[in-house]
Amino acid sequence: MKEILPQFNSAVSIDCVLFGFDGGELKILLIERNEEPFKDWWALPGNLVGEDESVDQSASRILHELTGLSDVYMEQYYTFGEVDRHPQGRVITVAYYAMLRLGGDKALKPLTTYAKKAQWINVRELPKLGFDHQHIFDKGLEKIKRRIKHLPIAFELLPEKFTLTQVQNVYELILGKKLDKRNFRKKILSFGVLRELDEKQKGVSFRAATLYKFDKRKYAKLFGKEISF
Amino acid sequence: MKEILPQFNSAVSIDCVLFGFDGGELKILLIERNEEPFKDWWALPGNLVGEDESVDQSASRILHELTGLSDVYMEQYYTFGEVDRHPQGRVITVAYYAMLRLGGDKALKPLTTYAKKAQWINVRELPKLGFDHQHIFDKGLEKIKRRIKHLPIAFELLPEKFTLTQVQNVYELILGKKLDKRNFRKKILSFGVLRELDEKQKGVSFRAATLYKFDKRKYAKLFGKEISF
DNA sequence: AATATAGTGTGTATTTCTTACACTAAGTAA
DNA sequence: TTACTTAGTGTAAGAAATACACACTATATT
Repeated sequence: MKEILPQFNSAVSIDCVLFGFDGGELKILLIERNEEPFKDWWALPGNLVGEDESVDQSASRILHELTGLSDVYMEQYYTFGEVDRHPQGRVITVAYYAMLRLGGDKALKPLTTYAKKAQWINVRELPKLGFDHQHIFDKGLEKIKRRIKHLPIAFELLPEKFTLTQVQNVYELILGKKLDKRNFRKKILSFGVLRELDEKQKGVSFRAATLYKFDKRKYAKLFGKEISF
Repeated sequence: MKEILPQFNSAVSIDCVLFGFDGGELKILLIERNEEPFKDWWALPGNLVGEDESVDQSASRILHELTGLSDVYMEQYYTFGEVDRHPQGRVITVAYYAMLRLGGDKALKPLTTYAKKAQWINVRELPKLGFDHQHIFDKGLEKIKRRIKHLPIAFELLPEKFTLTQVQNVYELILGKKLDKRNFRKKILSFGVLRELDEKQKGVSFRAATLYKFDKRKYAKLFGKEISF
Protein backbone atom coordinates (compact mmCIF):
# COMPACT_ATOMS: atom_id res chain seq x y z
CA MET A 1 0.00 0.00 0.00
CA LYS A 2 2.77 2.43 0.77
CA GLU A 3 4.92 1.49 -2.19
CA ILE A 4 5.18 4.42 -4.55
CA LEU A 5 3.04 4.11 -7.64
CA PRO A 6 3.95 6.25 -10.62
CA GLN A 7 0.96 8.49 -10.19
CA PHE A 8 1.96 9.20 -6.61
CA ASN A 9 4.74 11.49 -7.64
CA SER A 10 3.95 14.87 -6.24
CA ALA A 11 4.17 16.55 -2.89
CA VAL A 12 1.80 18.76 -1.02
CA SER A 13 2.94 21.50 1.28
CA ILE A 14 1.41 24.02 3.62
CA ASP A 15 2.33 27.67 3.65
CA CYS A 16 1.16 29.87 6.47
CA VAL A 17 0.50 33.54 6.49
CA LEU A 18 0.71 34.27 10.20
CA PHE A 19 -0.58 37.71 10.97
CA GLY A 20 0.51 39.26 14.21
CA PHE A 21 -0.32 42.46 16.02
CA ASP A 22 1.85 43.93 18.74
CA GLY A 23 -0.40 46.83 19.59
CA GLY A 24 0.96 49.04 16.87
CA GLU A 25 1.65 47.43 13.54
CA LEU A 26 0.31 44.53 11.54
CA LYS A 27 3.09 42.01 10.96
CA ILE A 28 3.63 38.63 9.43
CA LEU A 29 6.06 35.92 10.35
CA LEU A 30 8.78 35.28 7.78
CA ILE A 31 11.76 33.00 7.83
CA GLU A 32 15.14 33.56 6.30
CA ARG A 33 15.94 30.36 4.46
CA ASN A 34 19.13 28.45 5.06
CA GLU A 35 18.74 25.92 2.26
CA GLU A 36 18.43 25.81 -1.48
CA PRO A 37 16.36 26.74 -3.31
CA PHE A 38 16.12 30.40 -2.36
CA LYS A 39 18.90 30.11 0.23
CA ASP A 40 19.24 33.41 2.10
CA TRP A 41 15.86 34.63 0.86
CA TRP A 42 12.93 35.49 3.00
CA ALA A 43 9.90 33.23 2.63
CA LEU A 44 6.65 32.27 4.25
CA PRO A 45 6.94 29.54 6.82
CA GLY A 46 5.79 26.25 5.39
CA ASN A 47 6.51 22.60 5.15
CA LEU A 48 5.52 19.37 3.49
CA VAL A 49 2.39 17.59 4.60
CA GLY A 50 3.29 14.36 6.39
CA GLU A 51 1.96 10.97 5.38
CA ASP A 52 -0.08 10.52 8.49
CA GLU A 53 -1.62 13.90 8.99
CA SER A 54 -4.48 15.69 7.32
CA VAL A 55 -3.74 19.04 5.74
CA ASP A 56 -5.47 20.78 8.65
CA GLN A 57 -3.41 18.86 11.17
CA SER A 58 -0.33 19.64 9.17
CA ALA A 59 -1.08 23.33 9.30
CA SER A 60 -1.49 23.18 13.07
CA ARG A 61 1.74 21.26 13.46
CA ILE A 62 3.64 23.74 11.35
CA LEU A 63 2.22 26.68 13.24
CA HIS A 64 3.19 24.98 16.46
CA GLU A 65 6.73 24.28 15.30
CA LEU A 66 7.19 27.84 14.20
CA THR A 67 5.68 29.66 17.12
CA GLY A 68 5.19 27.25 19.97
CA LEU A 69 1.48 28.09 19.89
CA SER A 70 -1.49 25.80 19.72
CA ASP A 71 -5.25 26.36 19.69
CA VAL A 72 -5.15 29.16 17.19
CA TYR A 73 -7.98 30.01 14.81
CA MET A 74 -6.51 29.02 11.48
CA GLU A 75 -8.11 28.71 8.14
CA GLN A 76 -7.37 27.34 4.74
CA TYR A 77 -7.93 29.92 2.04
CA TYR A 78 -6.51 28.73 -1.27
CA THR A 79 -4.43 26.06 -2.98
CA PHE A 80 -1.69 27.16 -5.33
CA GLY A 81 -0.89 24.66 -8.03
CA GLU A 82 1.15 26.20 -10.82
CA VAL A 83 3.43 23.63 -12.45
CA ASP A 84 6.69 25.46 -11.86
CA ARG A 85 6.09 27.09 -8.56
CA HIS A 86 8.72 24.92 -6.87
CA PRO A 87 12.05 24.39 -8.64
CA GLN A 88 12.65 20.92 -7.21
CA GLY A 89 9.57 19.13 -8.36
CA ARG A 90 5.83 19.22 -8.38
CA VAL A 91 4.75 20.77 -5.12
CA ILE A 92 1.22 21.96 -4.70
CA THR A 93 0.76 24.14 -1.66
CA VAL A 94 -2.27 24.70 0.50
CA ALA A 95 -2.27 28.14 2.08
CA TYR A 96 -3.59 28.92 5.55
CA TYR A 97 -3.76 32.07 7.54
CA ALA A 98 -3.73 32.52 11.27
CA MET A 99 -4.00 35.53 13.53
CA LEU A 100 -1.82 35.86 16.63
CA ARG A 101 -1.40 38.32 19.44
CA LEU A 102 2.28 39.14 19.80
CA GLY A 103 4.32 39.89 22.90
CA GLY A 104 2.48 40.20 26.17
CA ASP A 105 1.56 36.83 27.63
CA LYS A 106 4.10 34.41 26.35
CA ALA A 107 6.85 35.23 23.90
CA LEU A 108 6.75 33.22 20.70
CA LYS A 109 9.62 30.88 20.14
CA PRO A 110 9.95 29.94 16.51
CA LEU A 111 11.99 26.71 16.31
CA THR A 112 12.89 25.94 12.78
CA THR A 113 15.86 23.97 11.63
CA TYR A 114 15.64 24.91 8.00
CA ALA A 115 15.74 28.63 8.60
CA LYS A 116 18.45 30.97 9.78
CA LYS A 117 15.87 32.92 11.66
CA ALA A 118 12.22 33.73 11.92
CA GLN A 119 11.07 37.28 12.35
CA TRP A 120 7.90 39.33 12.59
CA ILE A 121 7.93 41.87 9.81
CA ASN A 122 5.64 44.82 9.19
CA VAL A 123 3.36 44.05 6.29
CA ARG A 124 4.05 47.47 4.81
CA GLU A 125 7.80 46.73 4.57
CA LEU A 126 8.03 43.24 3.19
CA PRO A 127 11.30 42.10 1.66
CA LYS A 128 11.42 40.18 -1.61
CA LEU A 129 10.08 36.69 -1.01
CA GLY A 130 11.12 33.36 -2.49
CA PHE A 131 8.90 31.06 -4.59
CA ASP A 132 5.47 32.54 -5.32
CA HIS A 133 5.14 33.66 -1.74
CA GLN A 134 4.45 37.29 -2.50
CA HIS A 135 1.45 36.14 -4.47
CA ILE A 136 0.33 33.81 -1.69
CA PHE A 137 0.63 36.65 0.79
CA ASP A 138 -1.31 39.08 -1.42
CA LYS A 139 -4.18 36.63 -1.75
CA GLY A 140 -4.12 36.02 1.98
CA LEU A 141 -4.36 39.70 2.79
CA GLU A 142 -7.21 40.07 0.33
CA LYS A 143 -8.98 37.16 1.99
CA ILE A 144 -8.77 38.48 5.51
CA LYS A 145 -9.96 41.88 4.33
CA ARG A 146 -13.12 40.19 3.24
CA ARG A 147 -13.38 37.87 6.22
CA ILE A 148 -12.84 40.51 8.87
CA LYS A 149 -16.20 41.94 7.86
CA HIS A 150 -18.04 38.73 8.63
CA LEU A 151 -16.01 36.76 11.13
CA PRO A 152 -14.56 37.84 14.47
CA ILE A 153 -11.01 37.10 13.41
CA ALA A 154 -9.76 40.50 14.49
CA PHE A 155 -10.09 39.52 18.13
CA GLU A 156 -7.53 36.80 17.65
CA LEU A 157 -4.96 39.52 17.12
CA LEU A 158 -5.79 41.28 20.35
CA PRO A 159 -4.98 40.46 23.96
CA GLU A 160 -7.75 38.94 26.03
CA LYS A 161 -8.76 42.34 27.36
CA PHE A 162 -8.69 45.23 24.96
CA THR A 163 -10.07 48.69 24.33
CA LEU A 164 -12.41 49.62 21.52
CA THR A 165 -9.72 51.87 20.09
CA GLN A 166 -7.44 48.87 19.78
CA VAL A 167 -10.12 46.96 17.92
CA GLN A 168 -10.53 49.90 15.59
CA ASN A 169 -6.76 50.04 15.00
CA VAL A 170 -6.76 46.43 13.91
CA TYR A 171 -9.60 47.01 11.49
CA GLU A 172 -7.93 50.08 10.07
CA LEU A 173 -4.63 48.29 9.59
CA ILE A 174 -6.18 45.33 7.86
CA LEU A 175 -8.57 47.33 5.71
CA GLY A 176 -5.94 49.95 5.03
CA LYS A 177 -8.19 52.92 5.72
CA LYS A 178 -9.44 55.17 8.50
CA LEU A 179 -12.82 54.51 10.06
CA ASP A 180 -15.12 56.87 11.91
CA LYS A 181 -14.86 56.33 15.65
CA ARG A 182 -18.51 56.75 16.53
CA ASN A 183 -19.82 54.65 13.73
CA PHE A 184 -17.27 51.95 14.39
CA ARG A 185 -18.18 51.71 18.06
CA LYS A 186 -21.86 51.69 17.37
CA LYS A 187 -21.46 48.88 14.89
CA ILE A 188 -19.01 46.70 16.75
CA LEU A 189 -21.06 46.90 19.94
CA SER A 190 -24.32 46.29 18.08
CA PHE A 191 -23.28 42.72 17.36
CA GLY A 192 -23.44 41.96 21.01
CA VAL A 193 -20.34 39.82 21.14
CA LEU A 194 -18.26 42.11 23.33
CA ARG A 195 -18.56 42.21 27.08
CA GLU A 196 -17.69 45.45 28.83
CA LEU A 197 -15.49 44.86 31.86
CA ASP A 198 -15.40 46.69 35.15
CA GLU A 199 -11.84 47.52 34.46
CA LYS A 200 -9.82 50.29 32.88
CA GLN A 201 -6.65 50.38 30.88
CA LYS A 202 -3.52 50.87 33.04
CA GLY A 203 -0.19 52.60 32.68
CA VAL A 204 -1.27 55.13 30.11
CA SER A 205 -0.57 58.82 30.52
CA PHE A 206 -4.06 59.93 29.62
CA ARG A 207 -7.62 59.02 30.31
CA ALA A 208 -7.81 55.24 30.63
CA ALA A 209 -10.22 53.46 28.32
CA THR A 210 -12.69 50.79 29.34
CA LEU A 211 -11.59 47.23 28.68
CA TYR A 212 -13.69 44.71 26.81
CA LYS A 213 -13.63 40.98 26.26
CA PHE A 214 -14.76 38.96 23.26
CA ASP A 215 -17.63 36.80 24.43
CA LYS A 216 -17.34 33.43 22.72
CA ARG A 217 -20.57 32.19 24.17
CA LYS A 218 -22.62 35.01 22.72
CA TYR A 219 -20.84 34.63 19.41
CA ALA A 220 -21.65 30.94 19.25
CA LYS A 221 -25.32 31.74 19.74
CA LEU A 222 -25.34 34.27 16.94
CA PHE A 223 -23.43 32.08 14.55
CA GLY A 224 -25.56 30.94 11.69
CA LYS A 225 -27.33 34.26 11.76
CA GLU A 226 -24.75 35.58 9.31
CA ILE A 227 -23.50 38.51 11.26
CA SER A 228 -21.52 41.19 9.48
CA PHE A 229 -18.76 43.10 11.22
CA MET B 1 14.42 15.79 -11.76
CA LYS B 2 11.52 13.51 -12.52
CA GLU B 3 12.83 10.57 -10.53
CA ILE B 4 10.59 9.94 -7.57
CA LEU B 5 11.99 11.13 -4.27
CA PRO B 6 10.54 9.62 -1.13
CA GLN B 7 8.76 12.80 -0.17
CA PHE B 8 7.04 12.91 -3.55
CA ASN B 9 4.68 10.15 -2.64
CA SER B 10 1.24 11.57 -2.80
CA ALA B 11 -1.22 12.44 -5.50
CA VAL B 12 -3.43 15.42 -6.03
CA SER B 13 -6.79 15.18 -7.69
CA ILE B 14 -9.54 17.50 -8.79
CA ASP B 15 -13.18 16.94 -8.02
CA CYS B 16 -15.81 19.01 -9.75
CA VAL B 17 -19.23 19.95 -8.59
CA LEU B 18 -20.89 20.82 -11.86
CA PHE B 19 -24.17 22.56 -11.29
CA GLY B 20 -26.65 22.52 -14.12
CA PHE B 21 -30.02 24.07 -14.69
CA ASP B 22 -32.46 22.83 -17.29
CA GLY B 23 -35.11 25.45 -16.74
CA GLY B 24 -36.73 23.62 -13.90
CA GLU B 25 -34.43 21.91 -11.45
CA LEU B 26 -30.95 22.41 -10.10
CA LYS B 27 -28.84 19.39 -10.94
CA ILE B 28 -25.31 18.17 -10.61
CA LEU B 29 -23.34 15.87 -12.82
CA LEU B 30 -22.51 12.53 -11.26
CA ILE B 31 -20.80 9.50 -12.67
CA GLU B 32 -21.48 5.88 -11.92
CA ARG B 33 -18.08 4.35 -11.32
CA ASN B 34 -16.89 1.31 -13.20
CA GLU B 35 -13.72 0.69 -11.21
CA GLU B 36 -12.64 -0.05 -7.71
CA PRO B 37 -12.74 1.53 -5.25
CA PHE B 38 -16.43 2.28 -5.02
CA LYS B 39 -17.25 0.34 -8.18
CA ASP B 40 -20.94 0.78 -9.08
CA TRP B 41 -21.26 3.77 -6.75
CA TRP B 42 -22.14 7.26 -7.77
CA ALA B 43 -19.43 9.87 -7.35
CA LEU B 44 -18.41 13.34 -8.34
CA PRO B 45 -16.47 13.54 -11.58
CA GLY B 46 -12.80 13.98 -10.88
CA ASN B 47 -9.35 12.91 -11.86
CA LEU B 48 -5.69 13.14 -10.95
CA VAL B 49 -3.79 16.29 -11.73
CA GLY B 50 -1.28 15.68 -14.49
CA GLU B 51 2.42 16.40 -14.18
CA ASP B 52 2.40 19.18 -16.70
CA GLU B 53 -0.72 21.07 -15.86
CA SER B 54 -1.58 23.48 -13.09
CA VAL B 55 -4.52 22.63 -10.89
CA ASP B 56 -6.64 25.22 -12.70
CA GLN B 57 -5.73 23.78 -16.08
CA SER B 58 -6.45 20.34 -14.76
CA ALA B 59 -9.89 21.39 -13.65
CA SER B 60 -10.65 22.79 -17.11
CA ARG B 61 -9.38 19.66 -18.80
CA ILE B 62 -11.50 17.44 -16.59
CA LEU B 63 -14.57 19.55 -17.17
CA HIS B 64 -13.91 19.36 -20.88
CA GLU B 65 -13.46 15.59 -20.84
CA LEU B 66 -16.65 15.11 -18.91
CA THR B 67 -18.92 17.49 -20.74
CA GLY B 68 -17.26 18.57 -23.94
CA LEU B 69 -17.51 22.15 -22.76
CA SER B 70 -14.83 24.79 -22.55
CA ASP B 71 -14.82 28.44 -21.45
CA VAL B 72 -16.85 27.88 -18.38
CA TYR B 73 -16.65 30.02 -15.26
CA MET B 74 -15.07 27.63 -12.78
CA GLU B 75 -13.69 28.24 -9.39
CA GLN B 76 -11.65 26.47 -6.78
CA TYR B 77 -13.35 26.49 -3.42
CA TYR B 78 -11.63 24.13 -1.02
CA THR B 79 -8.99 21.45 -0.67
CA PHE B 80 -9.87 18.27 1.15
CA GLY B 81 -6.94 16.53 2.75
CA GLU B 82 -8.03 13.94 5.28
CA VAL B 83 -5.54 11.08 5.52
CA ASP B 84 -7.92 8.27 4.71
CA ARG B 85 -10.21 9.90 2.24
CA HIS B 86 -8.96 7.67 -0.58
CA PRO B 87 -8.51 3.95 0.10
CA GLN B 88 -5.64 3.48 -2.35
CA GLY B 89 -3.16 5.97 -1.01
CA ARG B 90 -2.70 9.54 -0.06
CA VAL B 91 -4.80 11.61 -2.40
CA ILE B 92 -5.51 15.21 -1.60
CA THR B 93 -8.26 16.68 -3.69
CA VAL B 94 -8.87 20.22 -4.81
CA ALA B 95 -12.54 20.94 -5.32
CA TYR B 96 -13.95 23.23 -8.00
CA TYR B 97 -17.43 24.17 -8.94
CA ALA B 98 -18.81 25.21 -12.28
CA MET B 99 -22.20 26.33 -13.48
CA LEU B 100 -23.64 25.09 -16.78
CA ARG B 101 -26.76 25.66 -18.81
CA LEU B 102 -28.21 22.30 -19.77
CA GLY B 103 -30.07 21.23 -22.88
CA GLY B 104 -30.91 23.85 -25.43
CA ASP B 105 -27.90 24.82 -27.48
CA LYS B 106 -25.64 21.85 -27.53
CA ALA B 107 -26.22 18.63 -25.65
CA LEU B 108 -23.43 17.68 -23.26
CA LYS B 109 -21.45 14.61 -24.14
CA PRO B 110 -19.64 13.21 -21.13
CA LEU B 111 -16.83 10.96 -22.36
CA THR B 112 -15.34 9.03 -19.53
CA THR B 113 -13.73 5.67 -19.65
CA TYR B 114 -13.72 5.03 -15.96
CA ALA B 115 -17.43 5.52 -15.56
CA LYS B 116 -20.38 3.45 -16.65
CA LYS B 117 -22.32 6.60 -17.25
CA ALA B 118 -22.58 10.24 -16.39
CA GLN B 119 -25.90 11.76 -15.50
CA TRP B 120 -27.43 15.00 -14.37
CA ILE B 121 -29.17 14.43 -11.07
CA ASN B 122 -31.46 16.69 -9.12
CA VAL B 123 -29.64 18.02 -6.07
CA ARG B 124 -32.66 17.21 -3.92
CA GLU B 125 -32.47 13.53 -4.82
CA LEU B 126 -28.83 12.63 -4.57
CA PRO B 127 -27.87 8.99 -4.25
CA LYS B 128 -25.24 7.81 -1.80
CA LEU B 129 -21.86 8.97 -3.01
CA GLY B 130 -18.46 7.30 -2.82
CA PHE B 131 -15.39 8.66 -1.02
CA ASP B 132 -16.09 11.87 0.92
CA HIS B 133 -18.02 13.25 -2.00
CA GLN B 134 -21.19 14.02 -0.13
CA HIS B 135 -19.14 16.24 2.11
CA ILE B 136 -17.43 17.90 -0.86
CA PHE B 137 -20.80 18.54 -2.43
CA ASP B 138 -22.26 19.98 0.77
CA LYS B 139 -19.42 22.44 1.08
CA GLY B 140 -19.78 23.36 -2.57
CA LEU B 141 -23.45 24.12 -2.24
CA GLU B 142 -22.74 26.22 0.84
CA LYS B 143 -20.12 28.11 -1.10
CA ILE B 144 -22.29 28.98 -4.06
CA LYS B 145 -25.06 30.10 -1.73
CA ARG B 146 -22.67 32.70 -0.45
CA ARG B 147 -21.17 33.55 -3.84
CA ILE B 148 -24.43 33.96 -5.67
CA LYS B 149 -25.05 37.03 -3.55
CA HIS B 150 -21.92 38.76 -4.77
CA LEU B 151 -20.95 37.32 -8.13
CA PRO B 152 -23.03 36.87 -11.28
CA ILE B 153 -22.59 33.12 -11.30
CA ALA B 154 -26.30 32.51 -11.64
CA PHE B 155 -26.24 33.70 -15.24
CA GLU B 156 -23.91 30.87 -16.16
CA LEU B 157 -26.78 28.52 -15.48
CA LEU B 158 -29.17 30.33 -17.79
CA PRO B 159 -29.46 30.43 -21.56
CA GLU B 160 -28.13 33.51 -23.29
CA LYS B 161 -31.54 35.10 -23.29
CA PHE B 162 -33.67 34.66 -20.23
CA THR B 163 -36.59 36.14 -18.38
CA LEU B 164 -36.37 37.70 -14.95
CA THR B 165 -38.55 34.94 -13.59
CA GLN B 166 -35.98 32.41 -14.71
CA VAL B 167 -33.27 34.32 -12.90
CA GLN B 168 -35.41 34.36 -9.81
CA ASN B 169 -36.01 30.61 -10.09
CA VAL B 170 -32.29 29.99 -10.11
CA TYR B 171 -31.78 32.13 -7.03
CA GLU B 172 -34.61 30.43 -5.24
CA LEU B 173 -33.31 26.97 -6.05
CA ILE B 174 -29.81 27.73 -4.90
CA LEU B 175 -30.80 29.63 -1.78
CA GLY B 176 -33.54 27.16 -1.02
CA LYS B 177 -36.19 29.77 -0.29
CA LYS B 178 -38.85 31.89 -1.93
CA LEU B 179 -38.07 35.49 -2.80
CA ASP B 180 -40.43 38.39 -3.32
CA LYS B 181 -40.89 39.08 -7.02
CA ARG B 182 -41.03 42.87 -6.84
CA ASN B 183 -38.03 43.21 -4.57
CA PHE B 184 -36.05 40.69 -6.54
CA ARG B 185 -36.60 42.53 -9.81
CA LYS B 186 -35.81 45.88 -8.30
CA LYS B 187 -32.57 44.53 -6.91
CA ILE B 188 -31.36 42.49 -9.82
CA LEU B 189 -32.01 45.35 -12.24
CA SER B 190 -30.41 47.90 -9.93
CA PHE B 191 -27.00 46.36 -10.53
CA GLY B 192 -27.20 47.47 -14.09
CA VAL B 193 -25.69 44.34 -15.57
CA LEU B 194 -28.77 43.14 -17.43
CA ARG B 195 -29.78 44.44 -20.81
CA GLU B 196 -33.46 44.37 -21.70
CA LEU B 197 -34.04 43.03 -25.20
CA ASP B 198 -36.66 43.99 -27.73
CA GLU B 199 -37.87 40.48 -27.67
CA LYS B 200 -40.43 38.39 -25.87
CA GLN B 201 -40.55 34.84 -24.73
CA LYS B 202 -42.17 32.49 -27.28
CA GLY B 203 -44.35 29.42 -27.17
CA VAL B 204 -45.88 30.06 -23.79
CA SER B 205 -49.58 29.90 -23.17
CA PHE B 206 -49.72 33.06 -21.18
CA ARG B 207 -48.42 36.59 -21.34
CA ALA B 208 -44.92 36.41 -22.77
CA ALA B 209 -42.14 37.81 -20.61
CA THR B 210 -39.48 40.20 -21.77
CA LEU B 211 -36.11 38.63 -22.46
CA TYR B 212 -32.88 39.92 -20.98
CA LYS B 213 -29.18 39.36 -21.57
CA PHE B 214 -26.32 39.46 -19.10
CA ASP B 215 -24.09 42.35 -20.16
CA LYS B 216 -20.49 41.33 -19.62
CA ARG B 217 -19.17 44.72 -20.58
CA LYS B 218 -21.17 46.52 -17.91
CA TYR B 219 -20.20 43.92 -15.38
CA ALA B 220 -16.51 44.33 -16.13
CA LYS B 221 -16.84 48.06 -15.51
CA LEU B 222 -18.50 47.55 -12.17
CA PHE B 223 -16.05 44.93 -11.04
CA GLY B 224 -13.85 46.19 -8.28
CA LYS B 225 -16.74 48.24 -6.96
CA GLU B 226 -17.71 45.27 -4.78
CA ILE B 227 -21.19 44.82 -6.05
CA SER B 228 -23.57 42.75 -4.01
CA PHE B 229 -26.26 40.66 -5.59
C1' DA C 1 -67.19 36.35 -28.32
C1' DA C 2 -66.79 35.47 -23.59
C1' DT C 3 -64.21 33.54 -20.05
C1' DA C 4 -60.67 31.11 -17.33
C1' DT C 5 -55.88 30.69 -16.65
C1' DA C 6 -51.29 31.71 -15.56
C1' DG C 7 -47.60 34.42 -15.30
C1' DT C 8 -45.99 39.47 -16.16
C1' DG C 9 -45.17 43.80 -14.40
C1' DT C 10 -45.41 47.77 -11.43
C1' DG C 11 -45.49 51.65 -6.71
C1' DT C 12 -45.43 53.05 -2.13
C1' DA C 13 -44.97 53.24 2.79
C1' DT C 14 -42.10 51.56 6.63
C1' DT C 15 -38.15 50.23 8.71
C1' DT C 16 -33.45 49.57 9.03
C1' DC C 17 -28.72 50.69 7.96
C1' DT C 18 -25.13 53.91 6.62
C1' DT C 19 -22.83 58.02 6.77
C1' DA C 20 -21.31 62.46 8.17
C1' DC C 21 -20.16 65.30 11.62
C1' DA C 22 -18.03 68.06 16.80
C1' DC C 23 -17.97 68.58 21.32
C1' DT C 24 -17.41 67.39 26.48
C1' DA C 25 -15.32 64.31 30.06
C1' DA C 26 -11.59 62.23 32.36
C1' DG C 27 -7.09 61.36 33.57
C1' DT C 28 -1.99 62.60 33.59
C1' DA C 29 1.96 65.52 33.75
C1' DA C 30 4.05 69.65 34.29
C1' DT D 1 -4.17 75.00 37.87
C1' DT D 2 -3.44 74.41 33.47
C1' DA D 3 -2.28 72.18 29.29
C1' DC D 4 -2.44 68.07 26.99
C1' DT D 5 -4.19 63.75 25.25
C1' DT D 6 -7.36 60.34 24.40
C1' DA D 7 -12.17 58.47 25.73
C1' DG D 8 -16.65 58.67 24.93
C1' DT D 9 -21.12 60.15 23.17
C1' DG D 10 -25.99 61.62 19.65
C1' DT D 11 -28.49 63.00 15.90
C1' DA D 12 -30.08 64.11 11.41
C1' DA D 13 -30.25 62.99 6.46
C1' DG D 14 -29.99 59.84 2.97
C1' DA D 15 -29.79 55.13 1.14
C1' DA D 16 -31.09 50.55 1.05
C1' DA D 17 -34.03 46.70 2.41
C1' DT D 18 -38.41 44.99 3.28
C1' DA D 19 -43.32 44.17 3.14
C1' DC D 20 -47.16 44.21 0.69
C1' DA D 21 -51.65 44.02 -3.59
C1' DC D 22 -53.48 44.65 -7.74
C1' DA D 23 -54.03 45.41 -12.82
C1' DC D 24 -52.37 43.67 -17.36
C1' DT D 25 -51.95 40.54 -21.28
C1' DA D 26 -51.41 36.52 -24.21
C1' DT D 27 -53.33 32.25 -24.90
C1' DA D 28 -56.53 28.24 -24.73
C1' DT D 29 -61.13 26.71 -24.06
C1' DT D 30 -65.92 26.82 -24.53
